Amino acid sequence: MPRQENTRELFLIEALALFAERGYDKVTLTDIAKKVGCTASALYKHFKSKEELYEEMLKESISGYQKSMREIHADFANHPELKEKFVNTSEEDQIKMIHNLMSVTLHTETVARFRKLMIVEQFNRRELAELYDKRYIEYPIAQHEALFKVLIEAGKVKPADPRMLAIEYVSPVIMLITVCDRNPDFEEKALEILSAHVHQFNEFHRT
Amino acid sequence: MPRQENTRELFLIEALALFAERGYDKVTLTDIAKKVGCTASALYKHFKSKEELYEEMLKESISGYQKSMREIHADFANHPELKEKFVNTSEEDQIKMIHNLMSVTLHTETVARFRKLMIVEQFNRRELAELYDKRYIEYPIAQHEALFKVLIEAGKVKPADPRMLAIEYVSPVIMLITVCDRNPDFEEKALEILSAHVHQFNEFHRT
DNA sequence: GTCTATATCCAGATAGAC
DNA sequence: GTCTATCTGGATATAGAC
Repeated sequence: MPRQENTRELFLIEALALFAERGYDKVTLTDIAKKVGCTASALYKHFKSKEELYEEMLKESISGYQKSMREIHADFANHPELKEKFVNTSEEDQIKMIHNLMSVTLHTETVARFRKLMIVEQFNRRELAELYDKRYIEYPIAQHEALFKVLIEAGKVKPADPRMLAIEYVSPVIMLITVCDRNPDFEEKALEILSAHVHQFNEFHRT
Repeated sequence: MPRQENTRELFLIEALALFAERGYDKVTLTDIAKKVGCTASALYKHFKSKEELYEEMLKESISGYQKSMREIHADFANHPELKEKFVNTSEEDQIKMIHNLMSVTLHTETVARFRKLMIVEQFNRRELAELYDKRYIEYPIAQHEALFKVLIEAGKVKPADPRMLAIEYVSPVIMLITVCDRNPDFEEKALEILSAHVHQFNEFHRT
């Protein structure tokens, strides 16, 4: 391979892809180097060891995630008119939003890869277990809790604990994401279930 | 170690414990042998290879699971009076049952170990992904679907699709099991959430 | 910064005594 | 059936030329 500058970045990208697919131990430096288009020796000009490559890749993925979260968060904080929008959301809009969430979550390559890595490595690295919970449990629940609070105040949803509503609304989504990770063929069925879920939820909770 | 007969069994038990804790590749034959109380060489009198030990351990765990499932299933099929019992279950009973389910699921050592193994290895072995879904998604949903069907027929629960009710009732439980696997300290909080969930669910769905 | 060649290490697996 | 000693292969890591 000709001398170039972004080899380090390429190593990080291919390392994530391969570690997520097979797990840390089943990936050799030669595997990664081949994808990058050079030999394993070249790696040592950029990283002290395989372990360091892994750590750096994690750092990169984590900070990339946090950056995207800050952006989303700022979006909501700076645009209070979004509240208005949610209050008047129709059932079809709700379903569209959930289907879109599923699609992005399952099919955005870097997102899906890093999620699989977190799942596979969650018992080896506490930080990954914590991050998974923040991203895929706490954050969506907190978002929907705020949403239900607004909807109850606006008289659109029957009075109830907004946090519990959020948990009950969101947990089928979270569960079905894990099912689709295991079995991508289930996605279509999962979307049907979620449509029915939104419908039934509205049936019992909308005013 | 003195010559003995159950070494093979011991290897299977310790292999499950260690593979579940660290993953296949991070466990050496010497690690397992040490737990068993002999040397790695002894293993080769019982198994052709590390891979075969792993396969045999999986077989054992899977068939053990299927046996226990058949027993539970037979219990329900042979005792139709259980239906009656469920129809008259109080909210406190419901909560007790879910708390008990959580406790057994999280604290029965072999169950918890094998679940962690399935999670960590789900992307390497399709059979484990399928088994996980059967055991922790499909089975509990199907059980509760049957239950809600009875409850609706008995006029205890407002008319609704029993399968969707089952999914909405069960998915917070399933989600919280995964959270507690990642972070055992969360268990107390999870039980509180599930109590509130049962209460709110009854509020909106009981007649 | 990348290569080839090579050193080092360690885990899986085998041989043969007991 | 278990041990000690040993072989073997493969993966990480280094040395040194370009």
